[in-house]
Amino acid sequence: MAKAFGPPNDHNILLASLSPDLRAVLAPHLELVRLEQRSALEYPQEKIERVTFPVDCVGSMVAVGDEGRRIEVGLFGFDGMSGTSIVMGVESSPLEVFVQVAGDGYTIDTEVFRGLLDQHDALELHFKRYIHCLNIQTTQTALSNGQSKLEERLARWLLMCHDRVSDDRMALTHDFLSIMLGVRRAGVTVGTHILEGKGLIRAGRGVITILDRDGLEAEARGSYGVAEKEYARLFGNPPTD
Amino acid sequence: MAKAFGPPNDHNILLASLSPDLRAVLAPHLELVRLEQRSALEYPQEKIERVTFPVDCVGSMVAVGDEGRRIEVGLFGFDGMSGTSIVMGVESSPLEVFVQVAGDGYTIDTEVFRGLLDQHDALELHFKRYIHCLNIQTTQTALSNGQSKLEERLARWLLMCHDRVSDDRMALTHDFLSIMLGVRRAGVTVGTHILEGKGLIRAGRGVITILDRDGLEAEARGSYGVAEKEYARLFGNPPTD
DNA sequence: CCCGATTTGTACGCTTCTGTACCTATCCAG
DNA sequence: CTGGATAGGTACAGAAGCGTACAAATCGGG
Repeated sequence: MAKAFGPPNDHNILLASLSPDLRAVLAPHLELVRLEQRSALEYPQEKIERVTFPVDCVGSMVAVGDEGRRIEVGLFGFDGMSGTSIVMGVESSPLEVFVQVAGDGYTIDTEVFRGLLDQHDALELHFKRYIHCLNIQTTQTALSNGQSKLEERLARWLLMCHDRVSDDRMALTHDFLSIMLGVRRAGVTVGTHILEGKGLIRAGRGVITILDRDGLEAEARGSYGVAEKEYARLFGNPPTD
Repeated sequence: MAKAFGPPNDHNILLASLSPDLRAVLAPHLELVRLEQRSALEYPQEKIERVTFPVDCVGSMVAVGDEGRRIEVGLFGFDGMSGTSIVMGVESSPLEVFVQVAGDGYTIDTEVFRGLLDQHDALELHFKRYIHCLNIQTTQTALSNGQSKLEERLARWLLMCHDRVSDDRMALTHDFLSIMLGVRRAGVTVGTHILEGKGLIRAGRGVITILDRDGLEAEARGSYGVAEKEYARLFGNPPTD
């Protein structure tokens, strides 16, 4: 299977898939900004100030537990948005949301966004349907966390990340991956070796290159695909370039 | 901490927490039905026909993967509802939803429900905020699946179930729990012995009795509580009886 | 070009959980 | 009261991942 999201990422396809009139409603309020790595898009339990639509950056939603436990529960790029709680009519959430891969994104003030959603039901519908897909992604993460081996989860994560960037080369350290997957750093090293040994990826210092998507999907053994199909079903399968 | 949901469960508190006028909007369309154990409330990828608000039954949302992999990703009782995708503007989802503990519940036809939501924004807001809580629950499940030991996950699950039934005695088999948690049946047996050994529960054939909620919460080591606090925050902390 | 910082490779013993198997206890229908 | 079905207890070897530790490789700034 090709990437879940087809087009080159010079825009946010969640915004692009809006009807022209709805896009026109949002457009005047969107501001294109640069988002640096590690910058926070949402703080747990704190009022969400802005909603962000990535263009070529990638964001992570992380659940935080006691004793420093943390694990990624959502990944989004030019397919999605931050600040989903706002669409749900809630002003904050217990999750941490931050920029994982730096890049540009459109942002809009929360109050303005909320106001526009209230005025245009079709606009709200569009984002609700995206959030549904994101929730499915989280359920698949829960499934994967409980039932898959480290390499499988790693393969799934790499595929999901690859879907959201324009390059086959991705800047990722083992340490970072270990946090996302909630495993040991040394475990990621072993995992990457397994995938590398099968010729699915190539790993360098701070860089992982995807060599064989289909192979990675097979390696993920069903833990990749469900959420992606749901997105394709609801937002249309973009032309495979 | 006492149960997350205070009042005796002779009604659905998600419905009960609606304003009187909104309740009046829904009431004429609700039908009280008996829901037997194992009956399906939603089939994966199939159109959702009815939306259900449990009164004294409990429902499970299960993510299904390849090779028979499955794991529970959502639990709801008189605090919630089935058919959440409908609120999100989507007519089906990849999840399986079924009745885990038999009992009564109010149901409403999907089309009628969708129509009422469209007419009453405040009604939709109410359910969106519930779905937000349910999503947080799923994120905590993902965290727990990835980072907690079997007994901890078991303790968390028992607490969540206990929140949603009126009795300290719960009809649960090890086999059933093993499916919900996505672990071995024999593993559940060992887990229950650990909790029993600490005096937190008592286990009989097909029955588990909660003896010490606070002890179970300590045992769950932070994996219980986040979702419950979010619900309390948004729907008000019910009077602790 | 060198030095400290970052990143990766690897090892070891240990915990947790698995797959499988088999036995016992309990229940219920006839 | 009996026989089959259901539920629970236990055991064992092995896989998977952990915590920890330390060394090697690589990078970037001075």
